[in-house]
Amino acid sequence: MKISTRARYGIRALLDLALNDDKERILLKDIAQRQEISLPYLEHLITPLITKGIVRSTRGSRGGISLRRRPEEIRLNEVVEILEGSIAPVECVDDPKICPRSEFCVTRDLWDEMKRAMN
Amino acid sequence: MKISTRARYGIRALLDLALNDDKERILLKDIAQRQEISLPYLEHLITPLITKGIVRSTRGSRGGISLRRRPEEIRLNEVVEILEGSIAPVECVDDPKICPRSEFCVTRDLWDEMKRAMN
DNA sequence: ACATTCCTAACTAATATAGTATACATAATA
DNA sequence: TATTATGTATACTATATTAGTTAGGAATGT
Repeated sequence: MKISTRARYGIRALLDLALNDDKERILLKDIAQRQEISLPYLEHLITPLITKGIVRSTRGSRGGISLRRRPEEIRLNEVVEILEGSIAPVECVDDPKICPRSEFCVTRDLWDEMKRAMN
Repeated sequence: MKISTRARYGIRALLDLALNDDKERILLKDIAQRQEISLPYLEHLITPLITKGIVRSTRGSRGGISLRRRPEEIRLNEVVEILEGSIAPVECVDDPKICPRSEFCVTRDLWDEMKRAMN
């Protein structure tokens, strides 16, 4: 039940952005340095956050990134889902069809409850 | 954040035991068949549940397994911890020393809250 | 003695994750 | 328009984890 470093790093990066809210744009390079994440890896995992509308970016010289919404409007379960897929502890919670036991499976309710608690 | 099949199978097995509470002993073989888990794999994962006192076993002919406590006294977080280790989404929640950032890490509180919700 | 059942350890294969390498695209500005 | 500073995208590799098998051992009842 561990969360991936991908999601951990992503959330750290967002938090870094939130804390530096005053500046217009933040450089990936600086986040990488402050958060001790390799720049190529950070670039790698920030991409989906940009395409999904969590982060705004401008390229080129004097470019950088910033949050698209106010920090309090960003739900972390959304971020985790973007970075590592559904937070559901088992797949059948999101899609009962993938398991022939779903209909009569008594444990499934449990996992569903767990997903809600995590969210 | 997926749960391992190890833990899923283990919980299914325990539930099977709970539902067949009336019988004295249940055969691993039968659980394996009902739950569609390979017998060697089930034997494999039931072992820690025996040594940790969740399940009682007797070997040999007319042997079998049964729950040591009443079903309602078995907490599933305990079972998950036995089968796949701590339920904490990051290791630093259980042991801050493993990460030099723990002291000033703002995300750590989040993971701690998550662990509590999951439990 | 033998059949039946749980127990243990070692191994293998498959999958997922972390991280790097390489090349490209865009924007500011000299 | 060339240069520089950024972000964007794809493909690859190494490592770790997980799932599952194999093979045999130990205890118990008949």
